[in-house]
This record gives sequence, structure tokens and C-alpha cells, in this order.
Amino acid sequence: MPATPRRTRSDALENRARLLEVAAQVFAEEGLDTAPAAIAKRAGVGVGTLYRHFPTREVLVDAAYQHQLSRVCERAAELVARHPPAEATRRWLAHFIGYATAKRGMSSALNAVITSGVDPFANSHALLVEAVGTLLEAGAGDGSLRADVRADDVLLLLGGLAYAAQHGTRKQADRLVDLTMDALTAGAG
Amino acid sequence: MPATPRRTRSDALENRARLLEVAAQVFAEEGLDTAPAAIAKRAGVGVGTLYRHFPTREVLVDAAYQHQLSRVCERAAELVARHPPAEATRRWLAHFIGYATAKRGMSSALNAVITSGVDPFANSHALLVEAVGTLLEAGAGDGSLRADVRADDVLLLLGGLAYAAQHGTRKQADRLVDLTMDALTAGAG
DNA sequence: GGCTTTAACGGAATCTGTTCCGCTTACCAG
DNA sequence: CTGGTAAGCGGAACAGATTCCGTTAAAGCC
Repeated sequence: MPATPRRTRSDALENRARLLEVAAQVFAEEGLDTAPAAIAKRAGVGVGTLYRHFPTREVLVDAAYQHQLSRVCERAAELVARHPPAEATRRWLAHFIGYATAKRGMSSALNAVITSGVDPFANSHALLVEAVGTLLEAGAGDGSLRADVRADDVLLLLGGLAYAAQHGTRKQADRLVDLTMDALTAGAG
Repeated sequence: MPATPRRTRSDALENRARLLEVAAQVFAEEGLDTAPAAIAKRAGVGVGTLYRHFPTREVLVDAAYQHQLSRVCERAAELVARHPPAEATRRWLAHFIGYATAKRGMSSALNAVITSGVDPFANSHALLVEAVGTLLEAGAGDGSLRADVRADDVLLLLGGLAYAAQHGTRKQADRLVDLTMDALTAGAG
């Protein structure tokens, strides 16, 4: 067995990058249910290549959305800086849900990330837990949010909300956010 | 055009009944992802017949689970009779989530029902809204639950929870139920 | 009971997602 | 620069879901 495993081939790296670029664009244009073959073709590679780099749709989706997802996470820090913790949290929840429902397919993308602790997702997942954690800590600090909820629980709940919100109306989504805020503030201080 | 549209053929009715029976059994044994062809074969009909009666998997699943689902709904009334409203609600939420997560695939079945207002589901959906409504009304009556939440919102939320709970641990599911209860009791009385 | 109509049937054909494998070509050593 | 090696490639083959349509037989009428 070789001590130094030969480094990744340059064409493999290029193909991966191109697939990612194309996928992000196609997902935005046509939604997440685009045929894998179409993405591969547009990237100028065979389906085999697509599947080798991204064995499941979710892996591809996560990779394609990672950039946007990190922006959503950054938003949490911005909101905490500008608003009282509870208000920041409310706004971020709404932002998250709005984001999840606005983009066709974004909800399942988020859920793919949220509900997975396994490797390929670790990056985005950790980002989200951290974002929620920032909000919760701020709230616990000034007593506007209860201190006994865990960030990963809230994230899981949020994934469910995003899922549910897709099927309900916009107003219903807003009411669910309100309910969630009530849960987070219950017995705080 | 005929004034009296010829009545449904007897073999069609039999086939439908048999498919339903087989589907419920197969779902219980092997989960929801059983191949349609396998169900059709076991019921002694062609796939075309299966698809004609149940154009989507969800329609079939809803039909197959309708009986069980109605038992879950009845449970709400039983709990209200035996316990204070808030406690009955907590128990029912846990029962619901447990049910959704215990049976492989039951969660998506429930969500198919919950998230749909359209005809084929109307029956089960209405049943669920009624069950939640019973609990909320009882709680509003004695002031242990807030009076300003809508049954269909809670149901939507619950669908999200069931979805989320599938991916989390049992303990996480319990904590989500607790959070939801906190939301329902916040500012009550 | 025989005849006409047409709902309903079955499964072949089709369409879509995924895996597999023989060929290609980038990498590295000499 | 040249040859050996195996990572990576492409698309053919496969698998499962869904549709389509020629055939069958139940319903209703005489």
C-alpha cells in the first residue's frame, strides 16, 4: 500500500467545481427535482462522474447551497448586534422560515443539512447550530429567552417548521414562528 | 350523456378493497417503500389497477392508515375524559409523535394527510383537526391552555414535529413535545 | 338469455434514477 | 521524455415507478 496516496487529479477537481456551479444555477432556475442527467450534461460530464462526486442528491444540494446557507447563519450575528436578543431571535426565525419557503426546494435542502450529523454535512450543520446558539446565548444573557433549551433541539424544530411551512400559507408560517417564540420565552427571566 | 352513470363494477370494488387490505398489511410488515408492483401482485391485480384506484402513493397510504389514524384521533377524546386538559394535551402530543415515529413511514403518511386540504384526504384531515380542537377547547375552558391558537396551526406544527422527530433521538422528540406544550400554555389563563 | 356499451383490467412500454465496468488519461518515477 | 499505475471517466446496463392502450367482462337493455 502506498504511503502517500496520489493526489487528486486536476480534471476531477475541475469537474467537481463545474458540477457545483451548474447545480447551484440549475436548482435556482428549476428547483431541486431537476434530473441528475441534465445537470451532468450541462456540466459536460457523464452521470457517473456526477454520482461519484455526489453520491446522493442531498450531498449535492448541501454543497450547492453551502454558500447561501452560511449567509443565513451570518444573519444571526448581525441581528444580535442590532436588536435585543429576543427580537433578534424572532427576526431570524422568520428569516430562516422565509428563506426555506421562498426558494423552491430550499426547505428540503435545509432539512437534509439539519437532520444529518454525518460527515458530508458537518460543516453546514455546525454552522447552523452555532447561529442558533448565538441567539439563545444572547437571550439567556439578558433573560429574555429561557436558558434551558438546546440549540440542536431548536434547529430540529426549525427544520420541522420549515417543512410544515411549505405546505401552509404564509400567514400560518408567521403564526408558527410566533408560537415558537412563545415556547422560547416561556418562563424566561 | 347518460343521466344515470352506470354504477361501479363489482370487481372494481372487490379489487379496491383487497388492495387496501394488502397494502395495510404490507406497509406494516415492510414499511412504506414497498414496490407498488409487489402490492399489486399480492392482491392479484395488475399495477395498472393499483394506480387507477390510488393514483399516488400518498392516496394509498392515507386510505390504508385511515383506520389507525382514526384511533389516534379517538385517543384525544379519551384523554380529555381522564385527565386535566393540559395534561391530556401533553399526553396526546407524545402519543401522536410516538405513533408517527414508531411505525416506519407513518410520519410521511401523517404529513400527507395533515398538509392536504384536498378531497381524498378531507376525511382524515378533518378528523385530526377535530381531535386537536377538542384538546384546545378543553384547555381554553379551564384556562390551562391559551385560547388564541388555532387547531389547524397546531396540526401543521405537529406535522413538522413528526417529521423532525424521525431524524432526532427519542429524547429529542420528548423535548420538542415539551417545547410545544410550553408554547401552548404560554400566557394562558 | 343474447347483445351493446364501456368501465375496468393487465401488463408491456416508457421514463427516471442509480450502479457498474471497460477505457482513458493525469500523475509520478526513473 | 517515457512507461507504468490506478484514479477518474462516460455511458451502457439495470431497477423501480408510472403511463398507456388493446383486451376483457360486468352492467344494463331488449
